Amino acid sequence: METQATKQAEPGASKAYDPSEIERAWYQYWQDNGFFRADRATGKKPHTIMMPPPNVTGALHMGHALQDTIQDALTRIRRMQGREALWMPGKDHAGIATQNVVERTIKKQEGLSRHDVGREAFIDRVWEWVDEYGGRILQQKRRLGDSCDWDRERFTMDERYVHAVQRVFVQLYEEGLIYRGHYLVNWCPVDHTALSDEEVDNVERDGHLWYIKYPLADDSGHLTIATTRPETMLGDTAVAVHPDDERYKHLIGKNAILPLLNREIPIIADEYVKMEFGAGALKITPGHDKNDYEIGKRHDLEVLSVISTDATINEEGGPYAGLDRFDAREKIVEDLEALGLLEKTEPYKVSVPISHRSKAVIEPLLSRQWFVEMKPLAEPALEAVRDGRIRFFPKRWENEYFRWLENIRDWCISRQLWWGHRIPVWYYTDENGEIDEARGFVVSIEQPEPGMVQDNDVLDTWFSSWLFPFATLGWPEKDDNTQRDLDYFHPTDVLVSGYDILFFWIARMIMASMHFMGEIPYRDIFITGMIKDKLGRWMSKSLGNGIDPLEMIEQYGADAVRFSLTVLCAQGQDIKLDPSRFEMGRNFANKIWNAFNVFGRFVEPGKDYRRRRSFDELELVEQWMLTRLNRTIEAVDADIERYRLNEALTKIYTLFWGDYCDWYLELIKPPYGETMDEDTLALAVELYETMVQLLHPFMPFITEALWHRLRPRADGEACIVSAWPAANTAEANDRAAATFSLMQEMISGIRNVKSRYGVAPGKEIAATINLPRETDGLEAALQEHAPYFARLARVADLTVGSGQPKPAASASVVIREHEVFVPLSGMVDLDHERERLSKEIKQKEKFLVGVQRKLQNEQFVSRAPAEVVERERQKERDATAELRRLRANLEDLG
RNA sequence: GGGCGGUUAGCUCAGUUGGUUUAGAGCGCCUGCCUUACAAGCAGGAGGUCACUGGUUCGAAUCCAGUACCGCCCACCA
Repeated sequence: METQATKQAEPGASKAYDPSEIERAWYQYWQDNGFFRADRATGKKPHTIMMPPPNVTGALHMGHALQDTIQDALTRIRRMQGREALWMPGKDHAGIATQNVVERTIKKQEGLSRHDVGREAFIDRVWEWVDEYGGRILQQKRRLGDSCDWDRERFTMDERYVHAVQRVFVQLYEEGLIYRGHYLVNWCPVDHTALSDEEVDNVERDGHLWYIKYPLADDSGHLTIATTRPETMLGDTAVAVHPDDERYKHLIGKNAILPLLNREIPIIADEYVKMEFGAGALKITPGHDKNDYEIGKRHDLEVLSVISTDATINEEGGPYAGLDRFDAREKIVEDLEALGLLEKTEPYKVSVPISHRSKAVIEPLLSRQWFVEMKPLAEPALEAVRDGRIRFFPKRWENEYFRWLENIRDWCISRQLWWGHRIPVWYYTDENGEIDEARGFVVSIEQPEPGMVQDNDVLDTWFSSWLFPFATLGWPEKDDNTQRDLDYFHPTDVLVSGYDILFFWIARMIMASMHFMGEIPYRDIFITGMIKDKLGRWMSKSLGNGIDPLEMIEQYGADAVRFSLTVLCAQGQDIKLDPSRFEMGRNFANKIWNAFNVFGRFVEPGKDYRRRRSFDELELVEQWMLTRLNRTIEAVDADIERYRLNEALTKIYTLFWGDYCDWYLELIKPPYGETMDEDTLALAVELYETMVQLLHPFMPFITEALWHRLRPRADGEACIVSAWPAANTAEANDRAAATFSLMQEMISGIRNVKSRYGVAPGKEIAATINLPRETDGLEAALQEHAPYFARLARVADLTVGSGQPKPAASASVVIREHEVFVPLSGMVDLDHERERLSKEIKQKEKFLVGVQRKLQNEQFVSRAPAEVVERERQKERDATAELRRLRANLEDLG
């Protein structure tokens, strides 16, 4: 195949791994071979992940990169494990966000507002925009290596999806769970729409508490109220005091005069009023405050709206009409002061409601909107988590979930926007074509009868996304194909998302699936931490502290970005990210790439190297390496089941770099000019191949490229669809591994000595290993593996035996009960050696005392598990032997 | 006002059911190496009373209680 040449670009001129070509070519290869497609016809056990659909307006950010990396790793692991793995991609129409973007574009290019353009034409323009730019983010995701089934890509405004949304609305209405109501809602004066409670953030700000005198109608004095929002007094319809308040009891039932407007308003008693707060009297503005609204209902007060949808004072505000609410506030305070009615002003921390999206201050406004009654939906969703059908990772997010659902309030779903799912409600019209509210409405997907007009409003974006897990699979279509797909892939297996949309999306999806499908949407929920900048701040455009994943991919490679993100993603902790963190991934990719060359240069093209030796016939280092590999696979599998991908990947990293490269490859590497024998080569290939597979879900590009360099592969025989390595415990020998580990310690000790005395690492030296006694097999093993010492510590002359005397003028290394002597004629610094040995003895003594104290404690010996006690005994024996050796060596120095 | 998370090496962070942890990694630092896989590297090294106080336990970075600081979420006190 032609691309093979580019895909297999040799390191050549540069020794460093260059990801750019490889990443592009191999993504193409996967796509061309249809490896991302999931098909129920295979009959395999399915594994489904629904991608949280990014906004069509969005550009790829680090949060996507992190979550996609995790989702892709999980998808690739399951695919390799033989599951029919579906990762379903999609995009969200994102009502307000998209409308704003297109609005701004038109304003900039043509100077027109959306009202100038007109609703229908505007929506056409949004569609044009979506067609042109809306898919960008999904293109960007391909750069990350996302192995989604792109053929199934869905958009929340697709025809079928729209149908699902309407169907849901109608059903909920028919069930009595959707109603139309006239209530105080969160109004955003910038976006000119109602919002749900979840879309409002409460922000604490410095404000004031103004004490205002309200004269009594009978001229007998005044009552002082305290408020943080004086402009709302224009809408006051009462003043409330506590019924038990001795100061004001006599005033209850009388009237006060509302200053500035000189309206008479009643003085009422309500237990809501806190006597000790402010002056003990509360102005009541049912039209602009939720609490006041409730009080107003109790006392049957008039609800006056004095602020209009653009946040200016309306005609009810008399002289203040037309002023912005904040200008009106200033003016009112000034006027009150001039009238002598401002008693005092105190600085005060106020909680200001802010639109999540526009950041504008929310105004509670009386408005007719559509609501979903949530309590009946919440119950089954709570139950599904309570009884463990759905599990949170980490578990602590359950609490947040419970708390929200247990206190859930009705959901305002209508939005006064143009872009979105039009509400399937129809109104009668009068002879002028105007909506005739008095005749009621009909809830229906289709126009019920000619002349009826559809509700102008659209639905909250989340009212479509909460259907994502099943609407994307074709619900509510009933044809055979769709139904079977839905049955096969739903419920999905795991949802990967950040905690920022726990309420917006995750909880609501569970409610929707429980209600409409009668089953959970997913078994597990993996909540990731959020990506912050290196100072721990949210990344934002305004701060300019964002890190662009595409730039990072450009600079470090997608595999590197994925590697670093995965390793950094621990247990739902937020990640403070700095671009330098990607160096870790880049360096590792480079290491992987270069390690191949150690044996790869001996691979004859087209030859398939297979191991012929059984485990027992292998070299010690090979047995050790296989043991390490199989033990690691076991641990990695366990980590994956608990979604501890960072731990799994760290283990593979250590295995590859710390074991395979640093020890195994160093030992099997043939001397200069020689070649590698076929048996050695076969195992090197096998080990490397297995690690390539283990790494593939995390670093798919480089591993796929190397996979094809390792062996001749049949068409379609790709790493991405290869079988996930099984831990072969039959090929693990912990005793052999321990023997090798001892040699590692000895070699490190010798290297240490050489380094300490400034002996060049390459200089050949002699060494003597003194064993405390005839240790069965160990002496022979060490003698047999003298080449290991030669290779790794340049020990040209190794003597091994029990009772070996310490050669003259030698430095010593004590490892447990064993001694290693390194003769260094004329170079040994006795003072230095003494100092070092003393220090080591001190450390060891301290340790031994600790161990002995434990063992002398009868409680410990009797209560601790036998194996733990035995382990301590072993520690004591080792430490004692080591101390004896160390002391002897010190004495020997005189 | 409630709830949750964090506090471990100079920096950024891992650390699973309490015991093979004499607490690890990456970066940074010190020493020596361009040793034909890799200087994006190799070898060696320094560096930590695991925030603080108490408790449980034979045994605590890990469990419990409290304290301090940092961060987040929720809540109608004007």
